[in-house]
Amino acid sequence: MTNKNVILKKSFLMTRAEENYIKTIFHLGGHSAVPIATNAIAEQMETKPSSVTDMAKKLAEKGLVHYKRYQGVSLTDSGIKTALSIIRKHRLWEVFLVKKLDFTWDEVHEVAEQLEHIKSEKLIDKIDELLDFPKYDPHGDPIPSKDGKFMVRDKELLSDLDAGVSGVCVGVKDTSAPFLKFLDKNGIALGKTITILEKEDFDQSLHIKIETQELHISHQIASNLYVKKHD
Amino acid sequence: MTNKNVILKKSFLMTRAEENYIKTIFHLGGHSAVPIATNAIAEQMETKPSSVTDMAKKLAEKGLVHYKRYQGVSLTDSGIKTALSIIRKHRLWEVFLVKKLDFTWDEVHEVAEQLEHIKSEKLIDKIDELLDFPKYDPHGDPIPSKDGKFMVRDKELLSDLDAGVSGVCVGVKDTSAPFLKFLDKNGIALGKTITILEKEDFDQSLHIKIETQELHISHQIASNLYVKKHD
DNA sequence: AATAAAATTTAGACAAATCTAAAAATAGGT
DNA sequence: ACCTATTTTTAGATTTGTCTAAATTTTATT
Repeated sequence: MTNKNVILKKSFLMTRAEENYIKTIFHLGGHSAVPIATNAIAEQMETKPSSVTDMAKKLAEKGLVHYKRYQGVSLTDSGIKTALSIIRKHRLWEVFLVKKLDFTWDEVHEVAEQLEHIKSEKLIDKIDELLDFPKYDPHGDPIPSKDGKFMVRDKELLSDLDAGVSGVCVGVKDTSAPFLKFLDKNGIALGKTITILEKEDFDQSLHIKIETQELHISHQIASNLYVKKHD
Repeated sequence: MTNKNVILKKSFLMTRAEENYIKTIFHLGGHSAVPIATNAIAEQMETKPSSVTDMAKKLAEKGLVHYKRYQGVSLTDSGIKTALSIIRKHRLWEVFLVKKLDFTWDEVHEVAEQLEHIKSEKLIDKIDELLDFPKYDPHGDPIPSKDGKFMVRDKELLSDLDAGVSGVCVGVKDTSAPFLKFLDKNGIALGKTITILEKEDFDQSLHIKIETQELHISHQIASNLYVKKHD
């Protein structure tokens, strides 16, 4: 058996728990050289630091993470590949749920968390094909391709832009149901044009125009909306 | 909280292992009053009888099975409902894989075994709708409705019919990949008309006509094909 | 540089699901 | 009805993933 096959075999027999750790470490930035703290992982996963330590050892044994006692965790190349594969599945399933089954963007996360662990390469490739190879998920996040590459769209937080600037809404930072429902209620959606009419010095809140409608939004809202500026 | 909600809540937090036991017990006939032997369950699930005993106690505690020491296991009403819900999901996913993703009927079982455990009522109802509420899965097995009812089509094993009789192929008993691939190779598929031309006394093998083509099949093959006789 | 605070690891325990080996109950044959 | 063979259960161990509490290492502060 070749070395490559060993890695593939390993990734095939990963448990749900292992996959969730790998995914979380990736989202916390563990794909770079900077190691992620045990505590940070524990907090994100709503578990205890001691559990993270145990899992870090196991994942290190499997060659998925770099781990030195007291020094935190970062992903190996194999770990990054695994993380991207899980994220690819998660985001493709989200697109499927919205495009094919009429889920709203605040309903997809929970179900995709389950579907991302289904083991079948053919299944996810066929879903990809059915959806016509989408590049972004319903929250504007890029979908890694089969070989782990993905588009990084240049985008800025609405809260970082100045009055007068306008652009297209291309993503959300917070993907929680309450936030997404708030956006729906106020007519904010991906693809819509947003113009900053006025910026309030006192609390950083914004007067914006979204398509034809005018709206007042807090800094907190604006700092969770990604916009691509018009050229 | 009403009694009904308690049952629903319980079914929601069933583990994968519990669901697999319930499903197996149903398939072994545990929905009738006749209890299923520990050994039979163990053999079907490729596990040990002692493991079955442990799980039987747990499922009895949850009110899903009737269990008395040394007397085998049968499903309660709640257990039957649970089993039908799992089987519904399994078969709907099979239809989805074949109709929407071009899986062949020998490829669907393994993936559906995973998909059947996804927890989302909305998801499976939407899949049902997307498929236009199919009544049968790709192997001809009936799909229970949301409320647990399903069609029982009258059908007979090809091996039980006499020479001269003809009918439509409506199902397979064995759903293993090798058997299904054999059928594909020989042009046998659901919906095709089969006529028994001659029955060999010696080994019960059959000369059949399938649509326009003639074929010789063993008793073993014939005893795994369901046919609905022409009126 | 010493010490206090914070982060991390270890040690030991627990629940779920499984196993093996031994004990107990049932069923079958004469 | 008795004895044997089979089935089933119990008891105790194992693995995975988790926890708490205590010990250790790192970091921050003076």
